Amino acid sequence: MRRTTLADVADEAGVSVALVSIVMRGAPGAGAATRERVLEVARRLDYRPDTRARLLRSGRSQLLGVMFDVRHPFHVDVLTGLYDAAGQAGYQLTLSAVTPRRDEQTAVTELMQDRCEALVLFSPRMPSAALAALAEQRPVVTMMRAVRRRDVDVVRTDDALGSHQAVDHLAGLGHTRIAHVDGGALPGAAERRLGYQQAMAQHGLTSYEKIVSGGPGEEDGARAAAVLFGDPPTAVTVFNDLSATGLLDVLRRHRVDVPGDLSVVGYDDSSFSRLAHIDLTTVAQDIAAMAGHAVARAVHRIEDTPGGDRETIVAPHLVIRGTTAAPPGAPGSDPLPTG
Amino acid sequence: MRRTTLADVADEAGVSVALVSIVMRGAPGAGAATRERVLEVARRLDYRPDTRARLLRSGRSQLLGVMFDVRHPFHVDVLTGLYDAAGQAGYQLTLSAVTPRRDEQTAVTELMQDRCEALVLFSPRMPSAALAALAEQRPVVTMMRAVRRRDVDVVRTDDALGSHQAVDHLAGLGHTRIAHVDGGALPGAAERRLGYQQAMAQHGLTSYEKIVSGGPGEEDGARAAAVLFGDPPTAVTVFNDLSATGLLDVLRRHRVDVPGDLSVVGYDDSSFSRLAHIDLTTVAQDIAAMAGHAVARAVHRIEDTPGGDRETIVAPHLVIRGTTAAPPGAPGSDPLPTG
DNA sequence: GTGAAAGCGCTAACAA
DNA sequence: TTGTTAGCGCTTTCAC
Repeated sequence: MRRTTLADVADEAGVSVALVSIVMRGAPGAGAATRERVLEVARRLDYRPDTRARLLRSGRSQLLGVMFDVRHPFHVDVLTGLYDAAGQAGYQLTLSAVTPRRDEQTAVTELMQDRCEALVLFSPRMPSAALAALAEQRPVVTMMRAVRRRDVDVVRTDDALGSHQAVDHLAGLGHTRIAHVDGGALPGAAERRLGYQQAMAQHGLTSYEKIVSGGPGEEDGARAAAVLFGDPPTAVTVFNDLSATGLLDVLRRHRVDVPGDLSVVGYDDSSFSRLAHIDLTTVAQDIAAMAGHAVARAVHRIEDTPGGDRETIVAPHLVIRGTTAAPPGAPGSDPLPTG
Repeated sequence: MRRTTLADVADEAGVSVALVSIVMRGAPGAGAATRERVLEVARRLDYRPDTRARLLRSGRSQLLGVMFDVRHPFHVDVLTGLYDAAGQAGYQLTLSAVTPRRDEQTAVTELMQDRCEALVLFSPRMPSAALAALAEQRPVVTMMRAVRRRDVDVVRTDDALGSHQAVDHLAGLGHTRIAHVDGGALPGAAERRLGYQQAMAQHGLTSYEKIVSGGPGEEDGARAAAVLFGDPPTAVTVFNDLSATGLLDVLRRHRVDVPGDLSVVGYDDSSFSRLAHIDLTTVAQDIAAMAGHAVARAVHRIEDTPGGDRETIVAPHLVIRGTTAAPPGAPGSDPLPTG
């Protein structure tokens, strides 16, 4: 029980394979009547073109290779947007995952073997020299990772702006004692820290500026909470949502009312931050826009169109949920005394 | 700047393409010296075999097509296990995602076009007739979904056993008033409900048996919590983790102490259930085992080996965290009075 | 508008 | 052990 091939359709329709090929691709050069008849036969025979054979001959694959990390929920969200954008641009995606036992090298090699026309890498951790080496072979677009290489395109969020928005929100609520739990040397951490500092300055709050060292995990947030207890602020912006939940947990265990006594803002709008139980105010990245830009840049390079910016920086926006409110004692802001 | 091909390597090494092919595949039929020389040249020229051309000719792709849903964190976890298992079996994976705007039909069609040798589908929602139709074209293994079709292989968790374990744990702690918030008509819900009933019977608790209708989301758990308030049990087993957190949230808002007043067990061991903030006792599926069996079954069908079970049912295990404890008033089990 | 022929990079018979 | 030949399913000249 062989598969249906172009030749089968050609035989059945009584035309040449070349003609069927033309029709199937929607290429010009076939009579309307023939076209219809071929299409009908193809449908009846349930013919599916063999992508591989097609691209073997044409040299093109119309394939965008995507490397993502299964451990990062955010990556999976971006995948959704990327499928949309790629579809609209007429490209297919081939996915290659990074897992605890499958490194970036392996993932990228597979993509190369699949003859993708461009690589879209989600926050790659490999050195930028490695990225540049890849870029010599194929167009490379990195997402959520800044790279200073002429040949590597970048699509990322304006993390400084995100932190800035968080502080603006808090300051607007009346907070002045706003601390920041940072992400150390992690990608994006420096920017988020900077955005915090800039916003504090802009609100004339430089004198309070307080940065506690944190990290990407719950433990980091929990540790930071302990440090904050020494001289509690009324609000904290945290490097990411996971760290923020770690902090929240310690807070609630110590019966610190959130947001009554302390407001908390996370970063990433991770799916769990939406849980009623966590209900975290957080900074959301504009996934659809990022995906759109990434595909646009990849196609841009593939088709060798001149112009356009190598780096695209997308603005995030704040998602206000239940962990932020006016500071304690603010006029008209007290919740009913809990008792 | 063309890619390096077999012919290039052959020229450079002064042998025929066929021989290079043999060497590259590690197939028998080449002298040790030649082999070494060819390998050396290939390495120097950075030769990468073209997978597509290879399989176009050989008719085999050594490819397992995987359909997963980006919205389901559990699916992503299983992916990790599947990569491991496939690698060991000498197969590659091609991934095709289901997203809010990309349905199962699209995902599967792409897999078919990629000429995968078998399809591994993560909890497909399509009717079993559709599954059977697919199975006529390629071996199909469904995971986390029971299907009664001779041609469709199934790898799933023993959900009845999972529920049973949850009840055993609770009963062992001294609970007698144990309720179950179910998943309605969702896949797996009937089994989990049954496991609860069987376990209750086994512990002589049939008289208390109490099933509240729920669902897969947080809202469902929250709604169920309201119902439970009428005649509170001392413990609840919930259809899944998400629903359990919805329930937990309502409980804590109403100052019901968990696990002091009420113990809660979820199902799935979702990544968020691990968060210190949620710290949910839950039933975990054995991902590595499931992945291993899925690949084994797929390969089994591909290579047309006779024997083996069409359906593989894997035992889950309970992960005990912070939402379960002895019932209120149980000897020696009271926490310090919270005051 | 349509068909014949060549060949993409590779593997599989077979011959040498 | 090695090379020759044919051809996987398709696209692409280039004739007709």
